Amino acid sequence: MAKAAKQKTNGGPERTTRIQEINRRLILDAALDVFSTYGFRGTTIDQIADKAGMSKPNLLYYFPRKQNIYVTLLEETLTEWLAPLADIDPAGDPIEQLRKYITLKIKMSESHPEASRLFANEVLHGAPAISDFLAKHLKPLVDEKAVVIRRWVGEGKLAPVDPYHLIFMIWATTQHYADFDVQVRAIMGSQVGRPGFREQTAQAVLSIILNGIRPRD
Amino acid sequence: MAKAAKQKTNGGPERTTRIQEINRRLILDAALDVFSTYGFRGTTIDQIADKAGMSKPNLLYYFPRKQNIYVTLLEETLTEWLAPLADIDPAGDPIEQLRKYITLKIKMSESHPEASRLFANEVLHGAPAISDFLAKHLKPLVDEKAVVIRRWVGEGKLAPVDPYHLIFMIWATTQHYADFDVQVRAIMGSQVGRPGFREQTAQAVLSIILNGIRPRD
DNA sequence: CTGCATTTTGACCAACTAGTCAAGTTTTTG
DNA sequence: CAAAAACTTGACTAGTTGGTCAAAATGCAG
Repeated sequence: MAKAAKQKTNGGPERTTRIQEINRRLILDAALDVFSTYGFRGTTIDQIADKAGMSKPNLLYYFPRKQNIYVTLLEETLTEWLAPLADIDPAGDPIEQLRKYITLKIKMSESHPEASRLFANEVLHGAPAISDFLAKHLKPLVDEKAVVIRRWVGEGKLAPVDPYHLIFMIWATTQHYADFDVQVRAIMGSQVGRPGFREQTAQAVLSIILNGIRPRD
Repeated sequence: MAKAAKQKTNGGPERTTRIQEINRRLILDAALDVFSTYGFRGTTIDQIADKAGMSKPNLLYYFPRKQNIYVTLLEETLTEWLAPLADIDPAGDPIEQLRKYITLKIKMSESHPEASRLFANEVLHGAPAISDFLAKHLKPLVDEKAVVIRRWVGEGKLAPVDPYHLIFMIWATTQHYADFDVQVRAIMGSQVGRPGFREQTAQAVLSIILNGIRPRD
């Protein structure tokens, strides 16, 4: 145990240099593409390295294990993914807040489908890498918003609806267009690519859900 | 080219015997479990063979390629999965027909979550093994039912809603409980296991969707 | 420019896994 | 019951892939 400070204990560098920043980003971007398409087991380090434009050992210099890339990617993605839910304003108009939330999620689903698929794949396979994250970050946030929704229902501003199932329905519906993109395309064909398709989707989803939870008299 | 009839051209037997029926079933059941948990690449033939209680070469005697098991399983599953949609009666009451459809899909999602996950995983990864099936069987069926729904809307029996997006929403929502089971459990905890949970889910989903598409005056 | 730290890579290895094969065992059939 | 057909498996192979290593190339501080 000599000259502790500078000694690297494993493959990862300690202080971040300019090159490190660039290369880590390069790797993560490439990895998102590949992991989201082929899943964790289906992805080879060579594929990622190729796509990132570097040799495999060089990639392993930045992320000593394949797992490391994967987990880093998932946590980065999830944090960003959760933000819109946190932004639901308890003091705002219920229908308006939920409209905003749903609209945002559909936009994210269209602009970052790979992130959605990466996450879907992980959960589908039992979330081995992120069950902690779900328990520590996702659950509390959802619980918090469930209280808000329940209050809205109590105040008669929403039809009586279970907040958890409402949230699941919003997630399911919005992410469906990213996760099941191939199926959507198989059925709707060229329409999917057309400009305005996202707006049409948003319109349809919003119409059903918002009418479904609007208070009835 | 001699004694054509009895000659086997590859590993697969030609006429089905009693033993074949038993063992194919054994293999497919085991494979569904494993594939739905680990995906195609993540599954090894040994795993399936172990679970099916036979040696790997023996398994390969019935399904000469890993792919064969996978595709057989997917097509078997999909056919069964599509039946309820085909059963929607154009002459029936719209709300009643859709209630029946949604209820059935939620039931299937609960009783065969592995099948749902197997399919979700395949589509998520671009449906390489079943894009033909989607084009040849799924699309025509959906198109057919879309016409029916559109007529219902025209007759004022449903609120104006795009039939395709309605169908996607139903799929997304009902399958969510199978595909994202881990996430649902992470958030709702022990409630998920409790008796009556499926009824509660069905109630919530039906309430939102059906009210969302009920004609408004 | 000099010397040290960081970065990069070709060559390699060990583990794993889809699929083969030949030799055996069991079942069916005439 | 004998022979053929169907079934079963241990041992093996070839290809793939996660990860190592030592040496070379590059960047950088003084």
